[in-house]
Amino acid sequence: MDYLEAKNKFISTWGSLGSLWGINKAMAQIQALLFISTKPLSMEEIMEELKISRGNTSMNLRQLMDWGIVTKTLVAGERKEFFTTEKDVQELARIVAKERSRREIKPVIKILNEVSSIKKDGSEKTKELIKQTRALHELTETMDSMINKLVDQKQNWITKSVLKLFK
Amino acid sequence: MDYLEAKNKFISTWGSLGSLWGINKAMAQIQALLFISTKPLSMEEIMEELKISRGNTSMNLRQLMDWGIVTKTLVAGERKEFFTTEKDVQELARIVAKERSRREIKPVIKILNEVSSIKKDGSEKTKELIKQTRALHELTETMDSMINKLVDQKQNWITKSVLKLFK
DNA sequence: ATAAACTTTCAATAATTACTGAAAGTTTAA
DNA sequence: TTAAACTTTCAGTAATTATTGAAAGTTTAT
Repeated sequence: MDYLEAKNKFISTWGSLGSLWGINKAMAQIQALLFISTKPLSMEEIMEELKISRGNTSMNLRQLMDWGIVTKTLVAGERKEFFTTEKDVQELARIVAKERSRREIKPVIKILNEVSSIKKDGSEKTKELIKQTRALHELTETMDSMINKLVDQKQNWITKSVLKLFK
Repeated sequence: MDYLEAKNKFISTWGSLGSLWGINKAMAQIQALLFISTKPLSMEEIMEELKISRGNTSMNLRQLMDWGIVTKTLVAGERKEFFTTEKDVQELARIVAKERSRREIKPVIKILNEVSSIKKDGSEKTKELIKQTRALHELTETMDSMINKLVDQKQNWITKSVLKLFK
């Protein structure tokens, strides 16, 4: 496998994996391209590499910037804008986890809390609804807080502290 | 908020959350319905409650069974099939984590490994591709194994062992 | 001020994904 | 063995989501 083949494989795999971490294909592919690039890329270069339209590139770059994963960079002597992505995977994971928590998990926790707080009416069904949504609420909240705490650790928590727990 | 309202809110919220854990809306809604039901439900009842077609119900129940989340139950004296879902949230989380690992994460790890193993050709770009995909490979593998180990713990690991690490 | 260089927006369209319903298939009871 | 009760399959259609491309918007240089 040569460079070009490997690059394409990486970009398309990471692209189709996008759904796993909650973003669309083009967005994931742009991030992948920037992630292995040795220099900032212009919109033109991104369009060219991925064969996508100007509009699509613009919209997805904007979303990546909203996520805080991609930033505009000025290149000396150039008028147009250039883009770079966070290169440290640890930091990348931290950002993604935080954003997903904020965007998706937190709102669900809120609703589970509301639903699990309806008042008892003595019926079996109501009791079950309360019991099960409460259990889900607890699980979701615990996992969310765990993930947030994990990714907050600046040092290499993964290989150091946590793994040995499960040796 | 009364029972009916709470039930509907729960089902629709859980349904739209489906994407977060990688399944479609109808699938998630069926699971939600079974999750708060006090008794096994027939296909007829599920169709009726969620206002979805027979075909859709059948296909999604099948998928839920493939995931190992839903099982057929025999009800005495009844000819038709009834369905139940795993009721323990902890066990549910375990199943989902394992399945997603198997279906989505493992294949990606394999590809990252392949890509990061291309041989150096001295160029800057190749060096960067290898470096970055290797970093991603390590992160993905570590997280995957962590999750699998976490969910393998039978006891209530979450609230007990792990959280206090991050106090 | 103006025009070239560049970016964003968004209505139209394409691609993807989900859903329906009826026909085909299966199981059970008599 | 047959027919009623039930489930599955799948071609067609609907709904959703992603993408294009050109017009409108913005910035910079002169």
